[in-house]
Amino acid sequence: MKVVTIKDIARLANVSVTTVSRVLNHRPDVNPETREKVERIIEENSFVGNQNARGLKQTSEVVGLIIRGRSNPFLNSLAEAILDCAASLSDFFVTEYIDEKADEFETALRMTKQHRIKGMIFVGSLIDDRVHAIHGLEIPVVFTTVNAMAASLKNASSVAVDDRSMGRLVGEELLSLGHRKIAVFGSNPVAGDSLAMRFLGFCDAYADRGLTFEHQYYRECRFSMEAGYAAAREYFSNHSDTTALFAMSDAVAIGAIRALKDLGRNVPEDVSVVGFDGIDLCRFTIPRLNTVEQPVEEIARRSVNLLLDMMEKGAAPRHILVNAFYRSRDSVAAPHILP
Amino acid sequence: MKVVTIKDIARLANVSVTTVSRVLNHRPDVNPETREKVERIIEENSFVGNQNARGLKQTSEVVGLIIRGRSNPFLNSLAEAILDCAASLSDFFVTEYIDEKADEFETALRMTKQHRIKGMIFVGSLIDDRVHAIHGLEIPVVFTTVNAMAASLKNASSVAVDDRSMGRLVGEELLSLGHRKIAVFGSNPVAGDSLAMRFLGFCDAYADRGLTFEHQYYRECRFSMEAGYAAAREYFSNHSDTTALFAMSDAVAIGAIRALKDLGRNVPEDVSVVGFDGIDLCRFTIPRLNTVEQPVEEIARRSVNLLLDMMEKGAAPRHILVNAFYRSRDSVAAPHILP
DNA sequence: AACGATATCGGTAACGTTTCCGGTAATAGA
DNA sequence: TCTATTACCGGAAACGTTACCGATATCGTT
Repeated sequence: MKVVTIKDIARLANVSVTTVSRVLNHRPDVNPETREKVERIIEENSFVGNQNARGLKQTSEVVGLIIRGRSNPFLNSLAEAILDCAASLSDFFVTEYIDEKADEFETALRMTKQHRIKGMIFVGSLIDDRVHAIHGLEIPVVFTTVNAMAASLKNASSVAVDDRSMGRLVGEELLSLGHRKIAVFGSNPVAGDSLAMRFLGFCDAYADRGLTFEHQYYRECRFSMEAGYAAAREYFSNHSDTTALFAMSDAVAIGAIRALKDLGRNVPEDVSVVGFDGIDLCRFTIPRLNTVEQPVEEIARRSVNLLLDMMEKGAAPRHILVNAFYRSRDSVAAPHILP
Repeated sequence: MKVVTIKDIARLANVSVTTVSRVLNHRPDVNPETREKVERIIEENSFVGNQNARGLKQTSEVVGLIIRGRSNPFLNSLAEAILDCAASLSDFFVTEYIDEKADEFETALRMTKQHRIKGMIFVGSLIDDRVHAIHGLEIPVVFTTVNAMAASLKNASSVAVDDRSMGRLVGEELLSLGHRKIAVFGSNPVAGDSLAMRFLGFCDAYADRGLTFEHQYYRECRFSMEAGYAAAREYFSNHSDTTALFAMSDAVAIGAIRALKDLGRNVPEDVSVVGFDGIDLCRFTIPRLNTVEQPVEEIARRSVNLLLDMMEKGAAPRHILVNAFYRSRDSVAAPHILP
């Protein structure tokens, strides 16, 4: 199978490969007539540049995308938005999914070497101690859905919702309805990360009313329906007086609602449930899920702009907080057993 | 940032680049001592081969993966299984997501040129008239979740569940419970594709009992919750006597259940619903969804084996039908309004 | 002792593209 | 008319890796 190369195009167009390359890269210094002729020949032969050869030159601006979890619909929609939004801006994207326990620094480093990547976006990453190793990458990176300010990495920007405010909003919503015994299902919070911030905000709402959140109402739980189910099953078997649940992910909330049903408790009549992220599914569950909707498009747009600024203009890292939106639906009600 | 290349390793190990390459590719003709030394140096410098340079050589066996729809959980889990299963077998995977309306031949052709791909797996593809263009690819391809036998492409294998049998099984299940007015939400069926087969099987079940399926009960519907919702909303507003629904995708079923609820009809008391695919979510919805579970791991394993056989041994295309499993849960019951 | 077989290794030419440097021709300015 | 500038283009060297071919050394055979 003969594949057509830039050399073939050059021969057919009676120009040098250099000129074809110039046309391909929209360089200004080529005669309009020549350009047109070359473009026609490219079109006729449906020539597509070989990405391997391009990538071999150290100059190409390939950017990497690391996504934690292929099955997470929220992260998937975010990744999709990023790719859409960068389609016209960057040369090429190489994306890689990693699982929950994978080390993102290791992955990033390997990708950098394997593909000569010049910038990286992390979708749904964790900020923990190991993240400081990102220093070693020496390429600009952007973290999404997590505020990396606290990590103070010199080559890392971040775009995230204002988790603390949103946590507070959820707390206020539930407290103002009269709930007092509220469970929180978070996951593995590290000082300064998104989850910790949401939780802090949630506690702020308590403090506003002179209340304090008691730790016995908190459960650690991975971000899956399965885990949400298991956590709720365990928790509500032992805490029958709890009237509300704040799940820090929609998947967890959906698993929990199912577990509550199996325990003979209805949502929202017996227990109110609030999720986080705002995945499509929330609009179709029974009951429809109250949740905090993350502005996926905005996060995507700002992330790629941030990365491009850093890559092309050498801009300094920035940490952007965007606004989220509390969406009220059918999974929250006042507790009918008043204290 | 200085990246270490095979040349650096060769220099540090006092061998030629050729020898390092041999070590990298596990060639037999290298002295064990030398091999060990080189491997040590590679390890010490955490050297990773440049994929671009590898891909530039026409010999590397890169395989492509085309997935229709990033947000489809079933296809995502299938893609994940394929990647897992091929991780050790192939040199490198390049995956690309396409949307509903994209032409898979165009995409495949571009990928082939752009990345010098030697084999391709389609995850969740459509078999329509255009697919014959895959001929032009001249590389072995495997279609998953669709039986490509009818298309009789000389370079294409396929792995799919026995759609016709499963369609029949669903039909039997519902008919034997006493349902007679059953809606079917499929999508855009082309002669010989998966959906058409499921539908044919469903009609078989009718025929077995001397009944015939009437076309007024059929609705076309894209594979999303949104579309399932809209279709159900329209359909059940006009067909209040229908007591069951066979949705050819779990997402459609879930959207439909929500629509039924909004119409004041409960599942399964008023309407029974059966889905297709067996995504995780089915176990957590209210009610839990009856569905046909596709054997994701088996489809994945057989697909990569098929492709590898074709790529390496030049094996002839084969079309494999695997067994699916009807999972009975809470969304199906006997109709309480008997005819 | 001469020979062939085998194990182990190195030099070099590709792969397809971009970039650097330089060259020619046309045009403008003096 | 001469020079300087500009527009446009081409040759050749890289990028990192692998494949091909050939070279040497060792060892067993006759």
